[in-house]
Amino acid sequence: MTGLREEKKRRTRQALIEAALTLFDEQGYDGTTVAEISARAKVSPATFFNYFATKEDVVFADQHLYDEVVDGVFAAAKPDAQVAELVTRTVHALATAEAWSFPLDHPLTEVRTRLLAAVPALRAGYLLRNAVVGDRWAEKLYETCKPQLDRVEAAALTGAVLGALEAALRQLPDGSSATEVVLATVDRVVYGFLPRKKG
Amino acid sequence: MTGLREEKKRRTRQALIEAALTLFDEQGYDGTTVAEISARAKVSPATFFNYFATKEDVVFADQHLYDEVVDGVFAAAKPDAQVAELVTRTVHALATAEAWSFPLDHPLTEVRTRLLAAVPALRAGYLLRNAVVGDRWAEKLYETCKPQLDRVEAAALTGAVLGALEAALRQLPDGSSATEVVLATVDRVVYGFLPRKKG
DNA sequence: CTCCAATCTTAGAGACACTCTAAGTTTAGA
DNA sequence: TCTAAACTTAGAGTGTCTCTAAGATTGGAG
Repeated sequence: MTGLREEKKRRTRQALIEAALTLFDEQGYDGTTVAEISARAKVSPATFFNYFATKEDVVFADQHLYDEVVDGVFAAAKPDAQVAELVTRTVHALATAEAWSFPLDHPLTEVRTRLLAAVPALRAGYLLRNAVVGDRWAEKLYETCKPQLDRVEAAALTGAVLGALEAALRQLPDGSSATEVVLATVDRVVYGFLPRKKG
Repeated sequence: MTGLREEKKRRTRQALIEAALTLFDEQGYDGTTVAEISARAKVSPATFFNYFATKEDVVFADQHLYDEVVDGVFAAAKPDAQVAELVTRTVHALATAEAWSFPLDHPLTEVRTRLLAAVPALRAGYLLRNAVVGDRWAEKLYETCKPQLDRVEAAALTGAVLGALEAALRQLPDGSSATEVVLATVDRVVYGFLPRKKG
């Protein structure tokens, strides 16, 4: 059944990710070639591209799982769910899923975070994947909460939440709690950064 | 003394942008080579890279002017300016500056918009440039309004505004007013998508 | 007008990401 | 053990982008 084949593939994939991140950390992203990565993982360059469509993709290895996380939240949602609750729930699910090939305290997780912030091409890739998840999220939110918002509002809301989180977490001072910043940021986006003036 | 030299450069640059967008429209972005673009503009491929660092850059020709737009808004701001006013002013300035090599009703402007939405690599480039402008905007906003918000809040706010606008304008139904959507979206981000519950 | 110097353009060589095809190897299951 | 499918690989080729050195054009000084 779940044979030796699957296991071997899993290990090759993991080896490629580890090799890539280690080398990116040591030599920089641009300073590392796919040939070097595959050599370190003991496979041919052609094999690298069997596992990852682009050199960039190895940094976003499990990103596609975020789609499933969003789908999961809305599949479990009651039909009369409120917007605020669904938004909070989705953010929480995305944040805790942390669909990534390493545990949160793994050293390479920190390397990856550093790379995403430092290498423009990778930040762009991150933003794009974020935006695509946002598109899907907006669609689900609209379908689930039709009477409460229209399509444009749903897109604006999800775009605002993701945009705010990316920017806020980038500014996160060392030692402060990411969880707290996430919660406060979502709250501000949903309910406003400033009190509405009366009138 | 704005000599013949400057003028010639300006025309070469413009020719490259027009050639690129026309070909992208006809053959697709990936289906067009730099060799084809430069051939149509009657220069060598090497010259293309004298004007634009990457093939992608030709689509974002005047993007760097957005920085100056942001700087301009904050240079003109009174020291006691309010957050909401500065945000609105900046969005307005960015929207109307529309720092682009063609007038708004030029056919290639529409081509460019279509490309940005359709080609993932270009959407990623757009999001990155947006985010970088957002970083600068957040910094200025924080410096100008220190008592009113901290660094993380400023970043979250600008990130939210830009993220919301990108997502909302993507969903814009044909024939509806972009200006109205922009204004409504900014208002929602600043003052909240939902009314705050009492308590 | 002529020549010099700075600037701009270009050819050419080369690195690297990525694609495709065809061939070789390994594994699952009969 | 044999076969079919899945996986890996070499090799050739395309296109972006870099770098260097050489050729062309222009602005200014004599």
